[in-house]
Amino acid sequence: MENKESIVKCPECSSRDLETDISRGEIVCNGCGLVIEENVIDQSAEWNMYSAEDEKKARVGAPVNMLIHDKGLSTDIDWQNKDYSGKSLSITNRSQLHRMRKWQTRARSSNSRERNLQNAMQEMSSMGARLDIPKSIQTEAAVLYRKALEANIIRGRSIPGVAAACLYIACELARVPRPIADVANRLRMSKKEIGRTIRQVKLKLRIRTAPKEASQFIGQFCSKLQLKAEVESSAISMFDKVKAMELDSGRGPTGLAAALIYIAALMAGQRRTQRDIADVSGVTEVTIRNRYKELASALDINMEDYM
DNA sequence: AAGACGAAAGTGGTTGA
DNA sequence: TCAACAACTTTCGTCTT
Repeated sequence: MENKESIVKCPECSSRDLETDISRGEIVCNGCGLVIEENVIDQSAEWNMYSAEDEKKARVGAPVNMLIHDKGLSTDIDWQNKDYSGKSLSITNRSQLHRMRKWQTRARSSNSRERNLQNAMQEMSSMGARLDIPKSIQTEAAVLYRKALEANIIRGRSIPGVAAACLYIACELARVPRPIADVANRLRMSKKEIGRTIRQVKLKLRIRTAPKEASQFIGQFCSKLQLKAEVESSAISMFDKVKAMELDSGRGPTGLAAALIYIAALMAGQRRTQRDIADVSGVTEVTIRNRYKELASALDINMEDYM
């Protein structure tokens, strides 16, 4: 870390007796107990997991909760001038504590960046809940947000916008992509805005994601539509054929998944309306129609046989 | 009445000169 | 940089179940 050399003595009491506590990720002054530097994690092992070749690199340092703005590493100092047994403290101890508190608040949210993070982390966990995104992916999204903040991407954009984009990208990276339209709907944001922010964040952070395939959406759509596993597997096997015939090229994966499900559900006698499928897949009924007509004729399926 | 249909015009992103 | 382009959306009147 850059201040490994710069910090040689305690800024508060000038003691040179500093101790690095790796397990907690802190540098602590043995003279006055001041936490000088939090989040001391070996950055020489810094990895970038957003490029494919770095995916396997190990993580170093204490477990860190990225959803808390200070990563959960800070310690709290009580505001009362009492010690742990409830006795009042001496004058000298009091002024010492006062200094510690002052430093603590400074270290915790001394600048706008910290305040931004605090805000964003709160926003993200509520969004994550609304989108039913698992905690592990939320955590990755939080890592992305930090990077976005450090890369000055937030300036000129809204915190919720970037937070939503990070959640979306984290899902993509975890190979469980969500339709943008669905994310936008649930967060009451415009598709246009979210899409634009996602593109910009990816560009600036140099994140490249593999092109999405319809098969990645079939499972989630089927379960939202309460369709049996049988329908899901038949949709998947139809997708394999479609892919082999290259009928998927240039087509939006969500629309394709939606159409395949429409067909598969119909054939299994579990009909769903185009409207219902459109709702969960984030495409319009028109697209489902265009797609399923096209697919049915290519796959030699007579839809009328199942109506 | 609900669902499906398809024409026509509009939108935003990609591509290629 | 800009226009052409393909995919998809919006809107809406009509047909089918």
